[in-house]
Amino acid sequence: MLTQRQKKILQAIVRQYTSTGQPVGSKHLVEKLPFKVSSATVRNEMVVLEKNGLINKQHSSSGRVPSKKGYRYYVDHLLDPSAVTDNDLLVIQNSLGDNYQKIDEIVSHSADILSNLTSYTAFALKPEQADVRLSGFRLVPLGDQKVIAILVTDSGNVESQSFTLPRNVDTEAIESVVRLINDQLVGHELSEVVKRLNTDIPIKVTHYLESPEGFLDIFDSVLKNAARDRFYVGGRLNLLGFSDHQDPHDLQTIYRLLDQSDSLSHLLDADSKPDGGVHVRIGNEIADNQVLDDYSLITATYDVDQYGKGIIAVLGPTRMPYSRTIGIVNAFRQELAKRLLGYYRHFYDS
Amino acid sequence: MLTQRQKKILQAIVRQYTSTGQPVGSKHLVEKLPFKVSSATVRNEMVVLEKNGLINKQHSSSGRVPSKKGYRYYVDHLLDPSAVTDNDLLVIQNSLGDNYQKIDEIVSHSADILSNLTSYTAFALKPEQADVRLSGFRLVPLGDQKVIAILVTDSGNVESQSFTLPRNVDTEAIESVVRLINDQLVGHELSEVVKRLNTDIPIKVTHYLESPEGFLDIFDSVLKNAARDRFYVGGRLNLLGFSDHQDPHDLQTIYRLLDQSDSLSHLLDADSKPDGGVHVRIGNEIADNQVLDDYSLITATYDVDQYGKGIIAVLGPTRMPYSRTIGIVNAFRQELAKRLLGYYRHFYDS
DNA sequence: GTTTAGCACTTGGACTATTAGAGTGCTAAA
DNA sequence: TTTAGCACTCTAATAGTCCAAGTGCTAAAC
Repeated sequence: MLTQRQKKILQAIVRQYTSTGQPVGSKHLVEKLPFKVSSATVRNEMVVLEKNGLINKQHSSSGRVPSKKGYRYYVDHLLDPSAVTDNDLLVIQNSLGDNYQKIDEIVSHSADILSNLTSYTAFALKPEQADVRLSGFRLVPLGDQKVIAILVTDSGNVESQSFTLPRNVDTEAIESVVRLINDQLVGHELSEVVKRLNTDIPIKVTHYLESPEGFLDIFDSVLKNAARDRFYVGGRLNLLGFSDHQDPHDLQTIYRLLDQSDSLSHLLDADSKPDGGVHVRIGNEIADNQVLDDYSLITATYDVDQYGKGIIAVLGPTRMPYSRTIGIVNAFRQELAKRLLGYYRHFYDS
Repeated sequence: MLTQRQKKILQAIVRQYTSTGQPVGSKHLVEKLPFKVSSATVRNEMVVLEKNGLINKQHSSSGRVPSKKGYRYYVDHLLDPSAVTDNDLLVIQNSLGDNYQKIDEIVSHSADILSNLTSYTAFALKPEQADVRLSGFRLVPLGDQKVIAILVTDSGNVESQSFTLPRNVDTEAIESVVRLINDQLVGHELSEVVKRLNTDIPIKVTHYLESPEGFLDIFDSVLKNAARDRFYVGGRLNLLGFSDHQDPHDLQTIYRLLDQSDSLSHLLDADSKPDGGVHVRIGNEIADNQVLDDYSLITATYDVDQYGKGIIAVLGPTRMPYSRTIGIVNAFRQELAKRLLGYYRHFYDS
């Protein structure tokens, strides 16, 4: 257990280090402390903090740097709760416009705003209902053997894809198959639909089409698109600015990670804990992956009532101003929930 | 004018430097030359080359490095035309699969293959007819006030976007407007359509809708998507590996460039000269832009007969093995043209 | 018992020499 | 025209010096 004074000192070390990036020494630290002690006293206390593994030295006579554990302690116990400035708050409230056509636009814009505010990389995932169901599938012929396949879910998601029919297909047969799909699959959860697409559906389709593979492939691909969590990433390039390290190989690995939406959603889902607050994962807490050791991930869920919960997140350097970043994410989460609730009501319940 | 020997020496300098990245000195160079001379002779010749601005010294007693002009001379006169290896050729012929559903898939895959082969960043733009015309516009209602707008061009491009209608709109009025658009605009070039969308069309639409802006915005946005050159970029991340420089700010600038498809198409269009061969732009020849000074851009058009011409390109470091890269791009260009011709015939003329 | 002043000790960074190696340019001979 | 030889230049690496910043410890002060 730390004394009050030790806490203050740890707090000051983290603040100082996250703002300057330089290891902090006892002499300079005394000026930043809210009480008056000598540098020698600070040194004594720092020995205790170091014994507890909260701070490190880079070498025997350098200033101290917070360890991962130190950051964690800071985040858990020493944050400044009033960190979000009036200015940040204003930006958050004003930068979300008010004439979006689709939920996805708002969510995607959110990722951009969040990355601009923090100058880190930001993510946004739109609210997700637990059981999304298929509510319709259509094929609209466009002439020239082109058709567009349209799939609608009851969450309002629309997914479409155009393709060209092979020569000599029987258009009536195709229509029958579309009718079959609607009869058999509408109203079922997407996961269920995917399952049946591999079991009984192909058999039934052979009544109408000799080789159903091509057709079902198309349905399947549109379906997969509709079912996929759609992550929006803002400020990808900001990762380049963290200047430290910058091992190009690691960077490539991280960027590859960002492009695999499945592995990304794994990362963010991990702690969407029930209380819905803001969560911070530091260094290796983010993933087993080595390459993220010097990064921290701040995630938050936002709750849009019956329309489900979404996730926003910010990925920045371990050495980040946590109070501010967390404050921003938290404020943004609330604002986004409010806005989205309005849009959902507007789109669905008017 | 250079003597034969000077050419060989320049060629050897470029080859050596592009493969090792180290300035090349006279002593080492004699071993690489196809004739036997002393290092002193080479030094004398190098003075001539330097006078001609083809090679540089980094400082008064360092080896020589090709200048931009030297690379240019090399590319124009000293390439090894038989550079593409059997292995590369095999990869090119085999990596393009043969069950694509859409032209865009092939083109996008091409960018990936090309970037893998060269380990640089690659671009692919699909064939473009000179005058793409609007061939149809539809609104398909999906229930729940959702509609999907579908736009088809005579080049077979299909663009769709779903959105939610505001409350209380007159669906018949909307249908009238769609009919109006089809009557008035189908068969015209897209550029013409865009123009008229800002002149006489809005006036006509007000006959049916009181405030046409919202609706026309949607049509406009789908139209813009359809009209846009769609670049595919492969191996974005490979830019990170060029190790030199690596100024994060420049990198950000370049990546931002890659994301603006309009500025990118400017870059590539610039020299799609009629003869359709492979073109090399070195350093500041690529653009006025400073940041691309250390890069070379290799572009090539590929010709799919009446279906138009497309572009492929590779962006790598100025210090690249030109013979191989050019050979690959050239071979790929021919293969892609052949494949695409097959697909176009299959899709449109069967 | 805390706190502090004082001091010896450690370390990295900045600066300076020094040296070895690679390369050039020039000259004079082949 | 080519080449051997040599003086000269510059970089990169290494080692030495010095300084500033920081620590740990001890003994005195509070």
